[in-house]
Amino acid sequence: MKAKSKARFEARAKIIKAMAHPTRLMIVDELSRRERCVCDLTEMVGSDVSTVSKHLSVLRNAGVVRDEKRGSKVYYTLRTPCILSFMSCIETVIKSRAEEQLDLAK
Amino acid sequence: MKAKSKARFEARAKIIKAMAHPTRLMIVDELSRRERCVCDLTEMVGSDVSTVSKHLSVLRNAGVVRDEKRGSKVYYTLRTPCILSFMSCIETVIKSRAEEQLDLAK
DNA sequence: TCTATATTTGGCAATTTAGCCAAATGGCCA
DNA sequence: TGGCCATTTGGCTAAATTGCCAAATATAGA
Repeated sequence: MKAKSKARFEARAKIIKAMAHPTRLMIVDELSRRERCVCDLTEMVGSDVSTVSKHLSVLRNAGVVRDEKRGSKVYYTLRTPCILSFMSCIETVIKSRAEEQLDLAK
Repeated sequence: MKAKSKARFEARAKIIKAMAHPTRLMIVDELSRRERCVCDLTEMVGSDVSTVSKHLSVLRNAGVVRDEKRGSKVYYTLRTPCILSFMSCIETVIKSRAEEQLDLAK
C-alpha cells in the first residue's frame, strides 16, 4: 500500500511537472481554446521552434496534449478540458495569498 | 497586455512548480485532511527532517500552505481546499492516457 | 542554566531542466 | 528529383533542483 501510493504520487507529479513552466502554461491555455499547429504556437510564444517543439513533447509525454499530423503540419489539442478548473484553483491560491498579505499590511 | 499575461503565467507556474514533486504532493494530500507538524510529516515521508522542512518552505513560499508555531512545534495547514479539484483533474489526465493506450493495444 | 526536542539554514555533489544552434526527417509540389 | 516548409532531434552550456549532513536557532522542562 505504501509503495502503491508512492507510485500514485509520482504519476501525478509527472503531469504537474509538465505544466510547471510559464511557456507550457501559455500553450495549454491556448489549446484550451482551439487546436494549433507548432508554427502557430511558435509565433505566439516567441521562442525558437525547437524550444517550442520540446515543450510540446514534454506535454505530450505527460499525456496532457495529443498531436495529429495533417499534411506537413502537426496539430496539438488538449486531451482533457478539466485544465480550466485546474487553473481556477491556482487562481484561488494566488488570491488567497494576496488577501493575506493585504491583512498583514494593515 | 502581452507582458501582463506573461507575468500571469509566471505566477501560475510558480505555484504549480511548487506542487510538482511526489513528496510535496504527499504532504499536500495529508494536509488536505488535517493540520500536521513537521515531525508528523517527516515520519510519513521517511526522508531527513531537513529535506521535509525544505519541501515545506517551497510550498509556503508559493502560498500553498501556511505555518503556525505553537510551543516548540510548527503546524502546517493548506491555505485553500481547492487542491482536491486540482487533483481530480490530474486523475482525469491519467485516466484519459490509460484509456487511449488501451485503445492502441487493441 | 543545562539538556533534549523541534525546526530551519548553509553548504555541497549529483541530477535535471531550459533554450539555443545545427542537423536530420518527412511531406508537398514544381 | 530538387527544393522548400514544418517539425523533431542531438548536442551543448548555464541554471535550477534535490537530498543529505552538519550546524544554528528556538522552546520546554528538570
